[in-house]
Formats: sequence, C-alpha cells, structure tokens
Amino acid sequence: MVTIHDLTPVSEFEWEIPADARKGMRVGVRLFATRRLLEAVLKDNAVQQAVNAASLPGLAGPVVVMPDMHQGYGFPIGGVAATALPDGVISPGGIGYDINCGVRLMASAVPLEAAQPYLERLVTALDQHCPSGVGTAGSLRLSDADLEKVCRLGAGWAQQRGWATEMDLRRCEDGGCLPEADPASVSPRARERGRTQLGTLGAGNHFIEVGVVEDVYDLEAAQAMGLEPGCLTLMIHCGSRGFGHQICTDAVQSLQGAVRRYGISIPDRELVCAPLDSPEGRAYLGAMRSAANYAFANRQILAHQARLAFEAALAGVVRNFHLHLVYDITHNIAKLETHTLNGRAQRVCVHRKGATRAFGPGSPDLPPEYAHTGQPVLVPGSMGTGSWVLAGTAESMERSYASSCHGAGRVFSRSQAKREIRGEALLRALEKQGIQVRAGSMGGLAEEAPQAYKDVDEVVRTVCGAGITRKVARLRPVAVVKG
DNA sequence: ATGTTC
Repeated sequence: MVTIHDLTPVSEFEWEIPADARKGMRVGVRLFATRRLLEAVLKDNAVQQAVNAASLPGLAGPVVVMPDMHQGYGFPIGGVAATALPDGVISPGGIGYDINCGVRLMASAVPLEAAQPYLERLVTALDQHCPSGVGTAGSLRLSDADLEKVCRLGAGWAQQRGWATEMDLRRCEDGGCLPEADPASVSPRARERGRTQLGTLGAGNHFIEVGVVEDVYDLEAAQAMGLEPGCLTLMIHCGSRGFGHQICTDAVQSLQGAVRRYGISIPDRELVCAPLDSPEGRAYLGAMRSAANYAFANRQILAHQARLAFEAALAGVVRNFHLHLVYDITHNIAKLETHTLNGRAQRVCVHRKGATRAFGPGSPDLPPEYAHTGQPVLVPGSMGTGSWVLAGTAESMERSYASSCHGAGRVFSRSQAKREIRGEALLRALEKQGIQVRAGSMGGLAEEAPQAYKDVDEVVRTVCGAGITRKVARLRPVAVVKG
C-alpha cells in the first residue's frame, strides 16, 4: 500500500516515487497532483498500479500519472508509460478495454440565446440520431470487406461514404487513422460484435454534450479553434464499443502465454504484455490499431449524425447552425512516437490510458492552423459540471511524454455510486440547473453522478500549474445525451 | 468500458 510518505514533493503540482529495485521498479513514478487530489487518489489502488507498471521491461523513463488518475485494469487510468526496443513490451492493460476511447469537440456560431427555445427539440433530435446504450446496434451492417476497410482507413472510411470533409480528417489526431492496422489479427468474435455497432455511442461515461463557450483564457488559441464566446459547442465522448472490448479481452487472454514464453516477470497478472518485437506483440498492435481506427470512424459517423440532428432541430429557425470540427483526440491508445529522453531522440511506444496526447506548438504532427497554439486537448468534466479545452506545451514534451489529463476521474466506483445516488434525483437536479438530459437508464445516470468524480477544475488547475498544458476555454453544459 | 458472469 502506497502512502503519502512514499512520495517526494517536487512542486505544488508534482510528486515523485524514486525507482526502488527491491520493489521490482525499473524506473520511478512521476505523479501530477495537488496535495488534496493526492489524498483522494491514495484511497484506491491507482498509485500502487503505477508502481507496478514501473516494473515492465524496457521502460524508457518514468511512469507518469495524471491528477485524474484512478484504479483501472492492471494499470492506472490516467497513466502514461513509454517502452523502447530492444526489450520493450506492449501491454493491453496500459491501453484499456475501450481502445481509442476519445473525445471530439465541434463548435458553431450559434449564440445560446438564439438556440435556447429549441434546445429540447435539439436534444431529442440528437438522442434519435445517435443510438446509445449497452449492446445497441446502429443502422449500419458492415460486410467483412467493409469492416476491414474501417480497420485500415478509420475516419477515412466515413469520408469515402460522404460523411466527413477533408477538414474533419485534418483535425483528427493522426488524421483519424493509425497506420499498419492488421484486421487479420482481429478474432471472428470481435468482427461479429463490430459489424453492427458503428455509429453508436455506447453507455457508461460515454455521452454527447451540448455546451456553450463560457470563459476564454487564450483568445488567440480560441480564435484558431473557432470557439466563440456564448456560442454552442458539441462534444462526443465514445470509443470502439464491443469491437475494441473484444480485442482487448482476446489479447489479455492470449498474452498470458506470451508472458510465460518470454519469461517476463510481472507483479500483477493484469499487466500481461509481450515484447514489441514478437509475433504476439505485433499481432496485438495490429488488432489494437484496427480497433483504434474503428473508434475514429465511429466518432466521425456520430459527428455526421449530430450534424443531421442540428439540421433537423435548427434549420429555418436558427442561422449558421453548421458544426465545424475543433479536434478529435484519443485517450486510450499506444503509439510509436519519437521523444527526447536523457538527451537523445528515441523511438518509443507510448501507452496512454486515460491520458491525452498534448503536442506543443511547432509539432509536425499538428495541422497548420494549430502550429502556433499547440494541440487542442479536450477534457470533459463529470456530467453537468463543465468541460475544458486546453492546449499542449513544449513542457509536456519534456515532462510527460507530451501528455496531459483526460477528464475529472472517478473518486468512487460505479457500484458505490449506484448504492448512494438516485438517478431520478440527479436528473431533477440537472434539470434545475437548466441542463436538458436524455438518459438511457436511471442506474446508468447515477453511476455518472458528479459526486462520484473529482473536481475537473482542480485537475485542470494541476496540469496547467505543472505546465504540461495551458487553458484555452471552459465550456458550460446545456444538454446531455447518455446511454 | 462491456451482448455489465463464457
């Protein structure tokens, strides 16, 4: 059990656990948190899981954990780990079950006042156009050939169908497509689950939120992103549905064998992994990239459906209701990137689980319109509490493998939330705040209650105080669709 | 997160 005495303060926003070979740690842990957030996160197993992750073979530097951290499968949600050849590994627990779970932000030039009379109509249209719920099928039925194309092309597949513009793809992380996806490494069971779920939202913490740009902290960056104070935004939070879940399930099982075959010693069986340069590791990478591309396509199709909902609800009554894409990020992924570590550029496999890439200004991977601002970093808060738009910094390149936080982060479990909170009461409280809600189930709503989450404003204050991102704008929610 | 216990 890790206690506060195991942590060395570095600053108001940063702590360190030095590498300790007696505990099997190959590297240290760098943790971003205020003292108050740290006390909250020490109540679950997240920091111990970061210490466990520090024993993975081939780590190129410290394991980094974000202030929204909480306990996950094997590896903490909010964790970042970089492994390198020759002996680095890839671990599905360092990515998560919802491969390429991510966030897309769109923005409009519609002032809230102009849309206010039509908000109920709008949220109903969004609910109708964007199917949600556990196991829910959408309207698409993919053939084997089309599913393989989705795996290889990601959001580009949606563009081929006329559901994405060139600007949409340019404003997705990685252009909405990871190279070297290998659909042949995806199991028949995963394919079966994936066939019907493209264009659906899912459940749990996945949502569509209509917001309004409330506070702008960086006018130049907000302008570059097309965020206009007082105007409507639309945020989509979802991932690869049952397809990615099945790919993770398959990998967790099959990599147990790899751990034995390669004689890898891990402190927790949930940290199963395989060498990056092994048949097992390559197969998981190829399947994982397929799921990532499925999720990019999914968010793009949901965005198209959301645009249709805006048209259905607002055409003829509100002007300029077009939604332009601000950016689309992934916060559950592993990617090969080049980072300067110990003074030399190294090719590493960066696992981000509940952590967002935050490339600084000048990164060649950003579209030209964001060359000066840095990458947009999208941080949804808990339901009804507001979301943030941040931007990547040069410092994130040095301190956190160019990563920042991904949300508020749980303080207590879904089961505890369900026991302690009534969905109906929460729904009334949200409506009293003027937030329109469409929820698939009252139990599901209770699981996502703001009380079950940390304070997103303090999480953001931490990552900005630590310098790994900076504030651009805060969004206030006015309507939410949940599975 | 998840056809929420193959």
